[in-house]
Amino acid sequence: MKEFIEYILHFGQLNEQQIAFISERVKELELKKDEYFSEAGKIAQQVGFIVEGVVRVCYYNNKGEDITRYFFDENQLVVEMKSFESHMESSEYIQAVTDCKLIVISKSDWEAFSQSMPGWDNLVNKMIQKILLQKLEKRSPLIEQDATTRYLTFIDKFPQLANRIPLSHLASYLGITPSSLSRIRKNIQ
Amino acid sequence: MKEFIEYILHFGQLNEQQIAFISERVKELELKKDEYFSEAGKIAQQVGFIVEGVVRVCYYNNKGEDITRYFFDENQLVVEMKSFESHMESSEYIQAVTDCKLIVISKSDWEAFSQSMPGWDNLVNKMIQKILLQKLEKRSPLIEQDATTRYLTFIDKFPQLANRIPLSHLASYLGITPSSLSRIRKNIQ
DNA sequence: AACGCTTTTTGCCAAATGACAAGTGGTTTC
DNA sequence: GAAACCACTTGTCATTTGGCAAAAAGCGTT
Repeated sequence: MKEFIEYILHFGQLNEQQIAFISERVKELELKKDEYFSEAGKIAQQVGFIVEGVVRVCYYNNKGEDITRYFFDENQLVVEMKSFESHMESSEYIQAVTDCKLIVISKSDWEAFSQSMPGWDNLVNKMIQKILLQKLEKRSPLIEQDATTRYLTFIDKFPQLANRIPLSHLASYLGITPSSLSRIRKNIQ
Repeated sequence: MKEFIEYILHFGQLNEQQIAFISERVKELELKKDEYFSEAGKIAQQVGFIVEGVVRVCYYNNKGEDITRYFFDENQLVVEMKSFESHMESSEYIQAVTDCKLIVISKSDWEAFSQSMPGWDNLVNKMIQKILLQKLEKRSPLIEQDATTRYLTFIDKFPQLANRIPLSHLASYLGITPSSLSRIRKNIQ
């Protein structure tokens, strides 16, 4: 909980009362490995904050392959952005990669915070912009480098993630086949 | 100018007076092919709106290769987001791909709009989020498909762009070499 | 320990892409 | 119009990556 409040406070000021107001409305959520936090075709109903574990954002491409777009681990916000903001059906799944502990806030509470806290909208806007910029920075190296470099860049930037993620998910994230990633790992030793 | 106001009004309401207030502060800017709108290592000083022409966002990778990240054409906003928001040096160049006509607003005017127009910040936040989401949607297919599909997806989504862009820029955008793109084009006919 | 299941590794070959160099075609410049 | 320049294409060959199948390794259950 402390981590969640700290995370929020990066994006704006809140007083004790406001922090208490938020804290009263959070719930805990445990997800077992492979369970979904949200699913494609549904409308996002909650915002999550990862206390423990790893989740991935994924979808099925037109060949039916399961493609991972992002990984998130501890102290990161998890929300199906497009669906949550626009109240439209999500096109992505959010799935637990490991057993997870999350803090969640329902969409209705989250939106009601606008009314009770004057600075909330601005804070949320900054938060969302930060998350979107981070997503862009995660994806860019995946286009502009060869497969080995992509892998090395990934383990350099997220060393704590690589060994918590099944090879198959990491391969689809990097845009290569599992066999290729396996070979790349062997060549690096 | 009309197009620029229409663009802004997609993201919020403005009255006649506010529209006039903005209109008085815009300037016109012409860029010849290959001239820069903004440069890496500098701090963004203005926001641009493309009236005519094509620009690209690009950078030099660690091999010194010129890599294109995005193309923008008519009726789109051009701003070095990260630099503009955070007042930090940009890491990217924005360059005219063709001769361009732009409408520009200085950073100081843009920021002063917050004071004179109550809804401005919220409008800008929505605008920036939309631009970031669009950037993500442009980049995603570039990771998840093979080169031929990436090219076909590009000309499908941006048919009017492909023939205004030199092959070398499009190749780096797609993450392939110019020769490969040339061959891909030949194979499709 | 043995079984079934899943994940990862490996081998083999084909296809895609890159590197480099040479050739082609068009445009500008004098 | 010749020369210089630029962008694009093509040829040749090396390297990377994919597709497929089998083997090996890991993991939970009994």
